[in-house]
Formats: sequence, C-alpha cells, structure tokens
Amino acid sequence: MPAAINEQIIFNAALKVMTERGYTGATTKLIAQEAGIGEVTLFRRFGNKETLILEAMKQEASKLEGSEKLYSGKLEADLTKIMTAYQLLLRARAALLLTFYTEVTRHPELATALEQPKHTIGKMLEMLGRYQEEGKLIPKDPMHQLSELFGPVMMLTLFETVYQGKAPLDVKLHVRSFIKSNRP
Amino acid sequence: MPAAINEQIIFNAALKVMTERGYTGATTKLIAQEAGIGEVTLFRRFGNKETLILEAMKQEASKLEGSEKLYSGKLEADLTKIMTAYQLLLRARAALLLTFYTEVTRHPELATALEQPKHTIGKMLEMLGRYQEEGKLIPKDPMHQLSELFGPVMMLTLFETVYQGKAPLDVKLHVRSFIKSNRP
DNA sequence: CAGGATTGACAGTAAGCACTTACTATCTAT
DNA sequence: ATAGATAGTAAGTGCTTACTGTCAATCCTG
Repeated sequence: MPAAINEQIIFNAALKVMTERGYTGATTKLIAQEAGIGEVTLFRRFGNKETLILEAMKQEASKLEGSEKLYSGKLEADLTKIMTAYQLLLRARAALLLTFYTEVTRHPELATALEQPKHTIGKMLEMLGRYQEEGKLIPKDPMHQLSELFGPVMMLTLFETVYQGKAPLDVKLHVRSFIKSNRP
Repeated sequence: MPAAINEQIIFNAALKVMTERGYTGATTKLIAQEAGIGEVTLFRRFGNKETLILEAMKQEASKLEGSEKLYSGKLEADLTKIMTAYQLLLRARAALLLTFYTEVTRHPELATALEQPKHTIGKMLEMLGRYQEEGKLIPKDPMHQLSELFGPVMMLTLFETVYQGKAPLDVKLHVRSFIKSNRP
C-alpha cells in the first residue's frame, strides 16, 4: 500500500530497535518490520544502514536543544528547572542514551550526533561559571559541579532497570542539598 | 604449538574484545586471535560463545568482592576508602561496566554475572544505614545517598572519553562535601 | 619412551547479514 | 487519462557468523 512514508516513523523504529539490540543488532530487516515498511525502502531513502542510524540519532539529539536561556539570576530556580527537565529526559531515554554512548565509541562515524548534546552541556557549564563569578557558588571546575548535580540522577535512573522499585530522587531536595554544599 | 592454555588469557581476551565491540561484535574468531589461540579451542573448552562470555564476566565480577569489612565506625575514613577503590576500578573498567550493563538488558542469560556486584552494593547500603542509625548521616533512602556519592564519579569517568582532558574528581574533597550536606 | 590428552590447522555447514536487482502496484500532479 | 515518483515483493549476491569434524603435531605423565 504505497503512500508517502513519514521519516519520523522510520527514525523512531530505528532508534527503538537500536536501543533494544545495539547497532549491529539493529538489522535493516527488523527496523523495516518495526516501521511497518519494506526493507528496500530503507536503502532507497538512506543509501545504507550507517546513514539511516546516523540521521535518526542526529534528529533525536536535536530535540535536546533548549532554546530558552539557562541563566535567569535565580540560582535555585535555574538548577531546579534544568534538573527536572533532565530527569524527565533520562527516565524516558536512559537506555537510548546508554546505547548512544557505547556505540559511539565503537563506531566513530556516529560521533557527529553528539555535537548537539555537547553544545547543550557547554551552555550549562557557562551558567555555573557565571554563578561562580557572582559568588553564589564555590569556584571549582564547572564540570565537577555539573557532575555533582547530574551524576546522582543519572546513576539512580540507570540502576532503576536492575534494582527496581526505587523511588526517583526528589529534584528540589537534591538541588537544595547541592547548593548547601556548594555555597561559599 | 599446543600447551596447556591458561583460562585467564582467554577470559581477558574475551572481555577486551567484548568491551570494544559488544556481545554480538565479539566474534569467536576475534577472541581467539586476541588470545593467540585457535578458534576451535574456545568451543572445546566452553561449548559455545554464551558460556564463554558468561564465565569471563562472572570471573571478572568476582574480583569486586571486597572481603574487608566496610564499617569501621569512622564515617569519613570509610567513605574515602570505598570511593578511592571505586574510582580506580571505574577508571580502569568504565567501558567494560557499561558494556556489561547494556548487554545484560539485551541478553538476560548474562544477568547471573551481576549478582556479585549487587551483593557488594548491598553491603554498602547496609553501611550507610548503620551510620544513619547512629545519627551521623541524615536518614534517607540509602540508595539515594549512595548515588550522591558514586554518581558524580561515575558520570565524570564516563564523560572522560568524550570530553577529554578533565581532571578527575578529588575523592577526599568530594567525600567531605557529601558529609557536609548529609549531616543532620 | 610410550600413550593419552590437548592443541592448531584446515575444511565445511547452515544461517543471517547488508545490500542489489527486477518487477509490479499505487498515489499524485498535470 | 497519463506520466513520474514512490511504494512493496521476491529473489539473489557475497560475506560473515557460530559451530562441527577430522587429523597430525605437540605436550605432560607415568
């Protein structure tokens, strides 16, 4: 039943299969099945598997782009805001992020899909640096400070699949605790 | 040149190849090459690939076993000790742990290899609970507290491969900061 | 030094992979 | 109504995979 195929359907299928089975495990046959289309269509549209996966990854990564500005001058509000968004994203896409990460080290061609997230992290580091300059945070490597914020949430979310039944971290409390130990 | 083959050589090769290429990517041919033995030997010794990988994973996981007791009564010393050990382990085996984790969700047969790490984590949670009872730590979900300790180190280590040139977290400072925000 | 055990080397099998080719069917725009 | 673009189906290519069988060479033990 030929009709114009929405690329989003293909991307979603590709990412879903790749999340479940990794890069090599995500066969074109399975992706086509998941998307409900013919396998040949994938090659007609994207040329090869690598391009298909890469475009799907890039498109997903582009969703990270928070167009809003991170810095407002109110430290606790800013941190709570990005942490809430990050926790949501992580809970929804934890497995995908992990797969992204491990597969990128194995297939360096896929690294271009990481530029967007890198940029977003850069903006967060800038924000922390600015609060440091204002004397609202201890001056230290902003990357370390970011790890103190995001690391616990990341770890809890990842462990959720193995150690089930754990309540998620309370973001507001966590931010307050972070500020408490990072206040000059 | 036939001679009794040390199993450790095979396990190391299997884990190295699997770390670099994942479960399906770790072909028996590559593992044999890495170990410097004939591919057929692998099947004679382990029967099939799954058993080989599983035994290699289990053997590696068993090294996590800290026979020493975690609780000494001195909070800061205890935390610093396990954090130092953990950071070392993570820096050496970050990619392996990540591969463990992602592959386990894809090949549930491999899950038995996770029992040892689970047990070790359980003992850490016990230790934190005990310090909570003594009033040396805020009472809260020990898993959350553990995430505050390990999460930042984990995140920094994982990001090291992508964002290079970052100085590792100072464990002593991190522990002190953790105690500061988790003191009643 | 004899003999059982273990090895490597070589060959081969069935299945699955990415990808191609050839053809037919449907939709859309004119 | 027709042409061009896009879809599905079916078959097949060459390669790689896990795994098996066979056999001679080498080691370790008694």
